[in-house]
Amino acid sequence: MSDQRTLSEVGHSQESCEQCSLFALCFAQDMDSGQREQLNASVKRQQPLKRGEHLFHGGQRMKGVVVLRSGSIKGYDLTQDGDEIVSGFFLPGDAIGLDSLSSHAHSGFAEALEDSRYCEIPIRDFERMLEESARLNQVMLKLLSEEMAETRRLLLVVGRLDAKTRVAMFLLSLSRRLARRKQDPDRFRLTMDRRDIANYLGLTIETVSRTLTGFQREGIIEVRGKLVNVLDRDQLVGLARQALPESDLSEEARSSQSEC
Amino acid sequence: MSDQRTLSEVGHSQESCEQCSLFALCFAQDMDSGQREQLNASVKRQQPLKRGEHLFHGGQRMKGVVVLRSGSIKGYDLTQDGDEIVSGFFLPGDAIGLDSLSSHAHSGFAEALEDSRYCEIPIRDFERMLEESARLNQVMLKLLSEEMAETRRLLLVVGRLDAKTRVAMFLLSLSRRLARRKQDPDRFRLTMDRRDIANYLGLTIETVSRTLTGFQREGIIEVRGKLVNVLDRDQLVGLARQALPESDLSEEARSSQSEC
DNA sequence: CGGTACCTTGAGGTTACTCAAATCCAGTGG
DNA sequence: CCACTGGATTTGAGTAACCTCAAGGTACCG
Repeated sequence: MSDQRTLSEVGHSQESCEQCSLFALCFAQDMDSGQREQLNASVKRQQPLKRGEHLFHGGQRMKGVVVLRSGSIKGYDLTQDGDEIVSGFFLPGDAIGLDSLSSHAHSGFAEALEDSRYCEIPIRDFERMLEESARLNQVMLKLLSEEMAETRRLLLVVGRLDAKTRVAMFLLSLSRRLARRKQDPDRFRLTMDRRDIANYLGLTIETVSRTLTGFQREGIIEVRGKLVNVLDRDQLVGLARQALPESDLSEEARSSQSEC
Repeated sequence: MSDQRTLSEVGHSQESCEQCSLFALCFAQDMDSGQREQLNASVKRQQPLKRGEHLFHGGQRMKGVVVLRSGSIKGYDLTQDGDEIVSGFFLPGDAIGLDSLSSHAHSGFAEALEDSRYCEIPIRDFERMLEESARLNQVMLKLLSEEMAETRRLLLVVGRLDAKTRVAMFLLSLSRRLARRKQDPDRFRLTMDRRDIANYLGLTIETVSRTLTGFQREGIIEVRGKLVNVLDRDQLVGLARQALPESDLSEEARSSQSEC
C-alpha cells in the first residue's frame, strides 16, 4: 500500500523536476535553481485523468498552472448554442491554460483524449513566485509571447487555406511535436477523432476524411482509422508550405510549451 | 522655431503620460507612480509617421515598445511568395509589437494607414524597468494574455464563419474600438482599403465589397467608399453573433491595449 | 455476436472564388 | 475650377471547393 504511493503519481513530489523525463520540454527548465527548489516544493503530481474527464471547465476558477505529463488533452470553447470549438491539442510538456493567468478564470475547457497525467502548481504558490521573481515573469512572458506568435500564425493561415493544406499542416505539426518528444514522427496514433480534427481546422468531418483518403491515394500517407503512417514527408511539406509566412507554421513554439 | 518644438510632438517628454488624452487607454495607466516617473523620463514622443511609412519591418530588431497616439497602423506578415497577410489594425492607445518582447525582433511589419504619431519606450529602458519591477511584468503578462485571448477567439471564428458574419464582426469590432476612444461608433471612416479588409478576414476584395453592398441594400449600414454609417446596429450584432463564444468576440481586450 | 459510435463514400447544392469589365474617386496638372 | 488619369471599388458571369444530406462500412466493447 505504501509503495503504491511511491510508484504511482499520487501525492507530493516523489520526483524532482530535474529528474522528470519531460524536463527539457517543461518551462521548469528555464528557471534558476532557487526558483526550482520552490517549484519542486509546490508541484503536485496529480491523480491521472481518465479519458473523457475534464482538467477544467470554462468559467471555473484557475486552480493552478498545469503541465501535462502524459496522454493528450483537447482544449475547446463553447458557443452560445453549445457547439464545441476546438482550440488546440496539448501534448506532454505543454503548459495548459496559461492565458488564464491574469484573469484567474479559465476561458475554455480542457478534456482528456486518453488517460493522462499532469503536474499542477497551485496558483497561490505560483503567484507568490511571480511576485518574488522578475525572472519568472519574464519566462512566462516569453512563453506567452511564443504562444501568441504561434496562434497568430495559425490565425493568419486557417482563414485562407484550402482543406488539403490545412490537413497537411495539421499532420505535420503533430508529427513534429511528437518528434520533439522522441516519438516516431512517421508513425503515430491520432488521439482525437475526426470530429475534433475537423472542428479544429474549421472543416467538416467528411472533408477531413476525404482529404486523408486523398493523401493516401496519392501515396503521401497511409491511414487506418487513427493510425497514420507518413510515407512521403516532402510532399506533405510541399502541400503545407502554401501561402505560409516564412517561419514554419507547424514549427510550434521553440522552447518549452504551447499547444497548437 | 523653439515653440515649434513644444507645439509639435518632436523630441523628449514635453508632456507627461498622466496628461495624455490617451492615458485611460494606455498601459501606463496600470503602472504605479514610481514606475511612471521612470516611464515619463524614457518615453519618446516620436516624429509623425506619414501614410505608407513603416513603423518597423519584419526581422528588424525591436527598438522599443510602441504605443500609437494618433492615426492607424496596419500589422502584416509576408508569405514566402511575398503575399501580404494582414494580421490586425492598431488604433490610438494600442501597444504595438508586444509579442516581440521576448525575441527582441519583429516577426511582422507595421505600416501607417494614415499620418500617425506614436510614443516609444526604448527597449533598453523598458527591459531595465521589467527587471526591477515584478508588477510591470505582471502588467505585460496581463496585456499579452488578453491579446492572446482575443487572437484565440478570432482564430476560433475566422476559420468557420461565412463572409457576412466576418464582415459584420469586423465592422462591429471597429465601431466598438472607436467608441472606446470617444469617437462616433455609428459614423466612421475606414482607414484601410478593401484589400486590407479582405486580406484580414481571409476573403477576397470582391466578396467584401459585395457583402458591404448587401448590408446597405438591407438597410443595415450605408457605405460610400471609406465612409460607413451604421443604421441598424442590432441587426449587425445579430449577424455577428452567429457561432460566437459567449464572450463577445468583437469586445477586444478590455483594459488598455490590443490590436484587433 | 450484436450494438453503437466512428469513419468513409456518394450525390447534389451553396458559397465564395476567379476572371473580366464598368464605374467611381482622389490627386494632378492645366 | 475643371478635365484627366491611375488606382480603388463595384458589379456580373461562370466555376471550383466545400458543405449538406444520406447511406454504407468498420472497429471496438460488452
